[in-house]
Amino acid sequence: MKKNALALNQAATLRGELLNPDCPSRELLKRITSRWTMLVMLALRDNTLRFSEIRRAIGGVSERMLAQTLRYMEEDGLLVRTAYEVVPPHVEYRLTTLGREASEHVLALTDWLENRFPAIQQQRQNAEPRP
Amino acid sequence: MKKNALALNQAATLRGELLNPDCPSRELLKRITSRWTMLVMLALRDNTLRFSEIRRAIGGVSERMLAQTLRYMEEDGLLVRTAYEVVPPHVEYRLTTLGREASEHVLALTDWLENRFPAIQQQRQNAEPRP
DNA sequence: CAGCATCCTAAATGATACTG
DNA sequence: CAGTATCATTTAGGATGCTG
Repeated sequence: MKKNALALNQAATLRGELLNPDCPSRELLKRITSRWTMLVMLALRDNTLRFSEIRRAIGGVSERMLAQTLRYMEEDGLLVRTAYEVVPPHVEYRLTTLGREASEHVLALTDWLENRFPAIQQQRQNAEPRP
Repeated sequence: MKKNALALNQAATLRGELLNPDCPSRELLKRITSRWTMLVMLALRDNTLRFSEIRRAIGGVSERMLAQTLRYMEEDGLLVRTAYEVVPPHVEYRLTTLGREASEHVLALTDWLENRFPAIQQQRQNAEPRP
């Protein structure tokens, strides 16, 4: 076994099996970092919101995608859905502890991104096409 | 303006414009949290690697997607590509400071995910279908 | 209001063959 | 080795109409 391969294997062990294509955690990573899931986390971080409120908060999300996203997040235990048996229906969503933990990390990433955004934009300008 | 809307607007201001569909930072978020970009960050976090080494490190990535991912990351200033003019070609990739910063956040998220993975798995088992 | 079902388009990704 | 080009497939996403 070569030196590099050893180093890589150790790293893979330390950080679990995300670099292994067969590990189910990779699928979960996709779900948690999917476009709408991250934005729902941001919207729900400080609030309990209803379906239509979330939809308004997140510009551009369709009913279909929002409903699907919320269902997945509920399945994964990231949020709880509370339906009041009234007419018209009233349904609230709030993050669980698990969801709040995840949202902290997502928020850290998005905050960083918005801070560094100008730097990246400029980088893109300067980026010369590869020879 | 209603109370809830005000709260949402303040939050949106504080965290920039990610909840606004027209904000270019949303596009960048998609790029940074795309499946292969995150895994490349993990693979390159402690190493400078060649194209084929990255490909081996990340199970399941096709040449096409890896090449595209690396090009985007270079464009965004997340990594630098160093090509040695030899035959056969020798090209190395390493994270920039910007890329390393991003990788810290990604790593925090993936570490959390792998820690909590069992909890989420169990949650999924218990999850009863909605009435 | 809070969805679900259906149909359809667009984007992401994969497989394969080829090249400097 | 480090890619690119092309084609095929899968998946995400949107539009619309309908319902408890």
